[in-house]
Amino acid sequence: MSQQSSTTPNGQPVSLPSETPHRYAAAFACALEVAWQGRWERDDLYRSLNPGDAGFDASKPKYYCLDMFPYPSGAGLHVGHPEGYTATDILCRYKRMQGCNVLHPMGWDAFGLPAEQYAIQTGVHPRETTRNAIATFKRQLQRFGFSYDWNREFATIEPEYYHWTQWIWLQCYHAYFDESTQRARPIAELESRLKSEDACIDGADGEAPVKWSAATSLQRQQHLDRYRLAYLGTQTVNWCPKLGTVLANEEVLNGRSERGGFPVMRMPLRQWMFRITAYADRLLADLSLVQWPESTRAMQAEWIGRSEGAEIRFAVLRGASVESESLSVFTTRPDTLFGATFMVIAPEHPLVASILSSPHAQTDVDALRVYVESAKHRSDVDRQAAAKVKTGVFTGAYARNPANGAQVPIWVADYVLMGYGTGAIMAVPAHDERDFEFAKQFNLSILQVVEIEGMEFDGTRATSGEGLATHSSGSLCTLDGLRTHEAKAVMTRALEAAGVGSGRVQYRLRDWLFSRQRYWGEPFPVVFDADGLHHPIAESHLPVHLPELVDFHPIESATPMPPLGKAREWVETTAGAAGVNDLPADARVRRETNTMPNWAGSCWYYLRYCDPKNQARFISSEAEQYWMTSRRADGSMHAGGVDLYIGGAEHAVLHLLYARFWHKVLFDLGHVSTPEPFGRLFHQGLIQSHAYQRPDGSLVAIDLVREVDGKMVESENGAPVTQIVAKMSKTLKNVVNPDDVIAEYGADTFRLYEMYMGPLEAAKPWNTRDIVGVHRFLQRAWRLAVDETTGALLLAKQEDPALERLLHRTIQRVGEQIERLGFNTAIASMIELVNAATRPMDLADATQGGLTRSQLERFTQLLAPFAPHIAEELWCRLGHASSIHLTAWPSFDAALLEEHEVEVPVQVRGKIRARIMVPKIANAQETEALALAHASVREALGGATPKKVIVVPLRMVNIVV
RNA sequence: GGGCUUGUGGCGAAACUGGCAGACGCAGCGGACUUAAAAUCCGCAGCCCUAAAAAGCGUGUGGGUUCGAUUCCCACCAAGCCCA
Repeated sequence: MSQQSSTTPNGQPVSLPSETPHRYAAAFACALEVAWQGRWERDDLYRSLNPGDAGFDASKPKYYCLDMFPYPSGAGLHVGHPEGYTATDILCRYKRMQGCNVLHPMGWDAFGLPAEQYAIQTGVHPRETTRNAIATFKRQLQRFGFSYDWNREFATIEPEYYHWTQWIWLQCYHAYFDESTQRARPIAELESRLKSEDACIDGADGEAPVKWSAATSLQRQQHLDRYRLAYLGTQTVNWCPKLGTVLANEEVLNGRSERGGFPVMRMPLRQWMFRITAYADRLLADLSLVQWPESTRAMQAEWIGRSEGAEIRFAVLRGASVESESLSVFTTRPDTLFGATFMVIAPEHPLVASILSSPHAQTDVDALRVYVESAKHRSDVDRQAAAKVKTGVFTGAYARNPANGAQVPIWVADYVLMGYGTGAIMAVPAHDERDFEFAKQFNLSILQVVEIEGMEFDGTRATSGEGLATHSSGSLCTLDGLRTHEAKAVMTRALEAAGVGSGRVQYRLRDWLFSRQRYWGEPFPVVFDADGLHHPIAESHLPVHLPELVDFHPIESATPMPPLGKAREWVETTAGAAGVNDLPADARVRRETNTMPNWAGSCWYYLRYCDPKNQARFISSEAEQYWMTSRRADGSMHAGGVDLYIGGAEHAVLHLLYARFWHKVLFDLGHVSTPEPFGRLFHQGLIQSHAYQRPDGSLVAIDLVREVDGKMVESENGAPVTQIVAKMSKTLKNVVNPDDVIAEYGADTFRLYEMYMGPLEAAKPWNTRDIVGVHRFLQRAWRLAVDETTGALLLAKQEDPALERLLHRTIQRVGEQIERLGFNTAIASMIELVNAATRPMDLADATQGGLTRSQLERFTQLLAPFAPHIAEELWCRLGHASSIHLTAWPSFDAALLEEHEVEVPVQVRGKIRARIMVPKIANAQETEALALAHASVREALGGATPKKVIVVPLRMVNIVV
């Protein structure tokens, strides 16, 4: 074989040991891909212009298409990443060809735990680790030929970016939620009102209320902290000793950390919080404004967890006399109050401490103390997992049931969590399973108060559900015979009239814990003075730079100690140096040493892409208005600015809820103009892999299996195994590396394969064997246009009318299917076209068969969004000097697609007996006549008279006998 | 335990509002080209029965609505996700 050399039009020499040097094989594809990627980069082909930029065309509609930006890990890109990224790239290229001004950016979510943990182990600064990971990711992404506007790239760790993350946090710090208008307002307004009215504010813990003018700074600050959207609050937090940090509720799954799966304890701690609960109603209601997957909206609604019920106050008794103390509970079933035969409080409930310090007559102080201590050391997973056997201790105290005056015992049990509701429940054992088990365990009385149809209450198990109230009359009210919803209303009114309770809406959503005891995160722009009062840093002094550290180890101690505490010179500073305006410049202050969680940067990155280099503002108002607002066809505005947001379903609650919250605050404060950030959301499905399973269900890695006589067996012992679909994992040795696949087939083939696997939203198993199919499609398309031996362009002289018609139909289909994100079927349509146009092998004359120049050009344009490199190369060889990606999407002639005759199936007794050709203009009678005249139909009828003939014009004839 | 989603050839899948089930691809089979192979080109191909056809059976299982159901309804089974 001779060694031949060739060049691509870009001057890249390609050496091919082949008789077909111009064949579209891996090395050839890779060479032309890399060449075109370089050319596109030099030409800055995918730069998108903002209003005000030279050359900006205001007449073009905008299209903002966003990928969830990746967290760059050292391991590099996974095959899952390019799935969504290819989908958006196809759509963006298509939209550009449709004449849209497309914003398609990419950046890096770069603060976070893995880099910091690596730093703890190795001493390598997280900045280094992160920089390397970003370089790897970017190199890999660019190799796919994605049409990102890299001019807009940024990472969340850059001071120029976190400057504005801190700024947004300050906006929240300086704002409160005005209940009357249900929106955020500057807290200065609240402060001046309190001042001008000289309002009474609550004193600190249990002290009498004081006038604003007479209040201390601490009292004023604590009062305002009860309103700020970003506030310092004491909360029972999720403390994860193993990770050395506290976690948000959303980061805790079944009492374990979402990352790492370590046990999480509950302890009270003073932390920066976001008052996201103030927005619970709007976050819930506005889900109806966005075009999101139903399942994701359901998950958010569930997470917000709105429930209507009542808060009821039980008086706590000492002997026969009523104490000043009362115990509040929230219940969704106030109608069952008569059945509340005992109460349960969480071990962390303040009443427990109060009882311990002044025990009641029946209090077993030692037992109570031991129980509370042990509960402290149990994680939520243990507390809730042991569902079978309940533990608990009687506190010795009793409460009075406000419905009937009954004395009910108050118990402590760890199945009640301080973090939920009020940390106390009224137990209605007859109608709640857990209360029932507890009552059985400790021999507490059980009283049926609801009769549920079809469920006899026999005392062996709780009956839950709605029904008719029974055994429910007392001094407060009478519910007997009322349906549950009526009984709830009557009881709630009675509680309100008696002043012992009120109707209330409760949310499962908690305020968002925003402090982390980590190094690798955004510092808070806030300091503390000698009295412990917090002071914001002036906007002019932003950003607060993250100080250098050498030792990243967490400081081990009983209470969480942030590593930033080690940067002594940074922490201990003066008001003047830090940029605090409301203190004397020489006042000693301590910086906040907690940092923001990983979520902070991703809460607003979609805004920054619109105007990434702006030094004066987080986003200019012109850029925000242009990219984030758009009109629907009917002229109304979209609720959200990003036209399409594609990313994994694993972010259904966390990131997507947090970002919506920040966006709404910015909206209220007038910084953005849409109520929602992401108008349309789409989740790409997980790319899975294969593994093998033994009969006992255990899994076998793919490298421990071989094929014998067409059956898969374990290499070691020949035992049969079955192939199953499994997640990609290192242990199963089934992880696919995108670099390897590109080296073997090229990026265009990779892109096409992932899109052809199945519907974008579906989970799909990776099947290396199938890749060759789409590769062969590209080879065929190439061969249609280029002689593999000489490299000469092959063009048909004569246009085949049937092919022309098929091309028009393909243009129509591919366009429709791209709009629907149906990329798999779009590709199938293109394969059909290429198959139809392929020249038979015995056709020696290349000017016969195949596609004409015009047809080839239009087909290449269809292919361009999917396989941009090969399309660009063919376009270039067709003699075009400028890029195919700047051309207009081809149009089709609907008239050409009109068929004159349609094949219509004819059913007799539900079975298809014939297919008839029917003129398109035929009406039902004519179609029926044609069907009945058909020989096969007559034979199937066998002389019987049809009872009824159903004709669906141009689709179907069904003859009922 | 509750909720949501998904079950279609040997495999990945298609079928837009109920109207020809299995487009397209992989794997497979046959043929052409070749000394031969690879590559390429042309065909076949749900299952069952059959020499071939016809008939029969077919969209997880069982029922229902309908002239007609992969599609709508009910129950069940299995897998996945979410909440307990």
